[in-house]
Amino acid sequence: MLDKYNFKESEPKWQEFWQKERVYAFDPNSTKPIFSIDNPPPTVSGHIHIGHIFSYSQSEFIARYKRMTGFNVFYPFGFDDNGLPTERLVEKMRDVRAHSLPREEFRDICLDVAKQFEEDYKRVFIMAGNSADFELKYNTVSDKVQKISQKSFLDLYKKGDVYYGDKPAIWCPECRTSIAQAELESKELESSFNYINFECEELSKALEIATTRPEMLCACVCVFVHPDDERFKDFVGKEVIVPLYNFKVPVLADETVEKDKGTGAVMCCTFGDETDLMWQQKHNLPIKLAIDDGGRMTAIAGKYEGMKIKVARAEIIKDLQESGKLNKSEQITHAVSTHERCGTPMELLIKKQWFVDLLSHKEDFLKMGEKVKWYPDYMKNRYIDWVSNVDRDWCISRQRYFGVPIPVWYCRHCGEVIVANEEQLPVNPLVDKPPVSTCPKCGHCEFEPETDVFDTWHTSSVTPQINCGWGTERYNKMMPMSLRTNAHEIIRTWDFYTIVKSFYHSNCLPWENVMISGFVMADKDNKISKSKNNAKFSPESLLNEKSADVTRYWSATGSLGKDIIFSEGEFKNGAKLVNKIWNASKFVLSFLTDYEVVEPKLLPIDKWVIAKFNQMQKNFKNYMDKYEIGLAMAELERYFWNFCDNYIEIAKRRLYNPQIFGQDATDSAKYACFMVLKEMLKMFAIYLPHICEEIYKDYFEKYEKEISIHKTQMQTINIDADDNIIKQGDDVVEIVSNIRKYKSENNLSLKYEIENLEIKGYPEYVKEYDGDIKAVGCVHNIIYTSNEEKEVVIK
RNA sequence: GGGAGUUUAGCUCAGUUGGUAGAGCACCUGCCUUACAAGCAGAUGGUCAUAGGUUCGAGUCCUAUAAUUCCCACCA
Repeated sequence: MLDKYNFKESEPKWQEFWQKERVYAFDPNSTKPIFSIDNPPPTVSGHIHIGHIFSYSQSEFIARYKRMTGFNVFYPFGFDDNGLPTERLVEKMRDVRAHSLPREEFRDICLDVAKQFEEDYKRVFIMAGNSADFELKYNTVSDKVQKISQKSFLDLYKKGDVYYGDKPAIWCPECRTSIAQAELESKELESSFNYINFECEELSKALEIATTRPEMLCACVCVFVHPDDERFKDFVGKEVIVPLYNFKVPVLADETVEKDKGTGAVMCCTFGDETDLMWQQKHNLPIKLAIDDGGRMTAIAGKYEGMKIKVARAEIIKDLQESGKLNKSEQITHAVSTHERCGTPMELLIKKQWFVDLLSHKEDFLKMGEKVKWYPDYMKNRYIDWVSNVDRDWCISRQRYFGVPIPVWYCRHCGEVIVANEEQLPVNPLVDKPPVSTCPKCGHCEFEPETDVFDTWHTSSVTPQINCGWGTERYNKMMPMSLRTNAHEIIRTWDFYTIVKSFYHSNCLPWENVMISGFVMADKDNKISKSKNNAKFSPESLLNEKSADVTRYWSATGSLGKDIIFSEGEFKNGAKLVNKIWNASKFVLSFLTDYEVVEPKLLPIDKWVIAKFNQMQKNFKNYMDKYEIGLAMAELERYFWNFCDNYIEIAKRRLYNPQIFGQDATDSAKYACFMVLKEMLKMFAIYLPHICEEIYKDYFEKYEKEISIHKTQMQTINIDADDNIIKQGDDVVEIVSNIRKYKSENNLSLKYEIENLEIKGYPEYVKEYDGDIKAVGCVHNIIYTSNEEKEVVIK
């Protein structure tokens, strides 16, 4: 029989059991309806933090709930191990730079590191009781996934939704690669606003401009003023001299110039920022590139060539000052778009890149966002907001190493693009040959392989295609998937790009529902982050010290979509709950040895506890169906404490003393205890899978005939009772509570015996509960009187 | 500047369609009660951010304001 519960022994034992018995495996032959979850593949970028445990637990609760309510749950687990995040991890860990190693060598190191981390990730997720089916595991760098990623590209290419373009792309000089709009993060940075004179010979006066990027002077192609700006009217159409470089540029008018900003005159350099880009296109200006792909000044910068941007800027400011062209320099902080991975300000560089067309189909993407059900629903606004603001196509080529190769060659002679055949996939153009021996356009036979790889999102945006087996029969059966789960910061990337891909590939939603989780905060104002080093616990220490069940409990205390503050108090509550479940089960089951399940004639209070259970379960399911895992648990927890404090207290008198209360009364209590505890444990098993399994295996397995509680189905308990039973039982609890109150207020022990009790004003039916009231209140005689205000009087 | 979330007890948060303000923690008072003292029974504690409005009735609906967090825009 149940002795002491020791989670340190119990949790690893059951984790091993579940894996060995494949308790969470998807059954491809089942006739049950499928519930499929597009589970986020964690990025292999370092160690897991408690935010992972938090958000993966939240979505995992849903998998367990669906499994126990009649669904064949498809819950795969993936690892996003290709791409920049993994490269950065490797560079840091092994102290190497990707571009200074042979490509294959670097790739091998990456594979090695990724493998090591994946093992570690998997171990920790299993430690946390995660119920994903690890046999449905995928790695984004695997051949199988590369094939799908490349197929996705071919499909887009065939349909004309991807194009190869020679246009300015967002560039990270630190990572030496192009990046996408979605990977930018606005950051407040210190800078200086420099007021510089551009002399105009014709007018014999100077035009003063203001700039934060004086190092771009060499790339200046013109100066803009507002057409209505009286101050500069005579400059328009004239030429001015760029200081230090002494070449002339025209002064042009454009109504997008803000008169109040700086001096009202602005130099346009190609490309200092997005506005320059817009002007260049609008006015068809020449292009002068001052910055190279490593973030150093190019030859046009003259004596500053080879300097890093920041160094060149400081030097130029000094030189401008010395030459008397700098009127003033103000210290400012301004918002700068930086690469979210490394914090480096972005540059705009012209390089041939592959782009996925986003701008032509924004309306469709918005419509699809409307069709998806978002939980919580306001998260839809983030999606809509982002899609509405997208103003660039999606650049998917990366000048990096550890990623899915772009399956393309170029004709050395005419530049014609040769894409791979689908049969060839996965393909690496650096190693493999193109599908044609001569260029279909010019007939030449030499080809240049593409060296770029895909943006990681290009691959992770096809997780539904990966999960559902794109191209197989299963794909059509399973698409759209039931549920996507992720935290709110990747709505604009993962969710958006996945919708884009599903639109282009299959013109359908990738999934019907999206469940969005929040972040874990260290306190009210600070996110838990590695850089701040403010996580009190690592996931492992938490799981080891507090137990997986308690950590999961904590994950369920937040409400959906909201950030949660790490609070040790919630861990304490979780530990109390686990302890209480153990004690209550141990106690109840001690009366149920060799229990034979026969529905007896139930006493009213036993009907009450069952009816209350059914009512609670209905509420629980309502919340779960809305993905409100926290509110659902609160409902269950509240019922459980009421079950212990009120029901068990009443029932135990009968359980102990069949000789006093009669065998029928004892059997009635036994039945209610058995059924309610069994069904309650199933529900708790969603949150606290280990302790519930422990109790189940020890006792309930022989009744349920499933090898694990996690394979059982949640049930309502049939009883023959009218709706009034709940009201009646609640009245009885109220009476008992009054008796307890009397004893407490008079500093009496609860077992103090009351000779006479008068119950006034309660309906007739309370008399049916007479025996239980007497027993739990230690009352000898009860007098019932009606026609008065409700009152319980101790005499 | 645009959008969204939040604001309820000292703390952390519930409060579904409007109908007498809830839980846990903390604090306080009792109680060794044939499961559990990591327990049990009680008590205290709130102008539901502010100001208007709709309504017989508003924490809940509407309008405005404030504080705070997040997303987007702002990069000359």
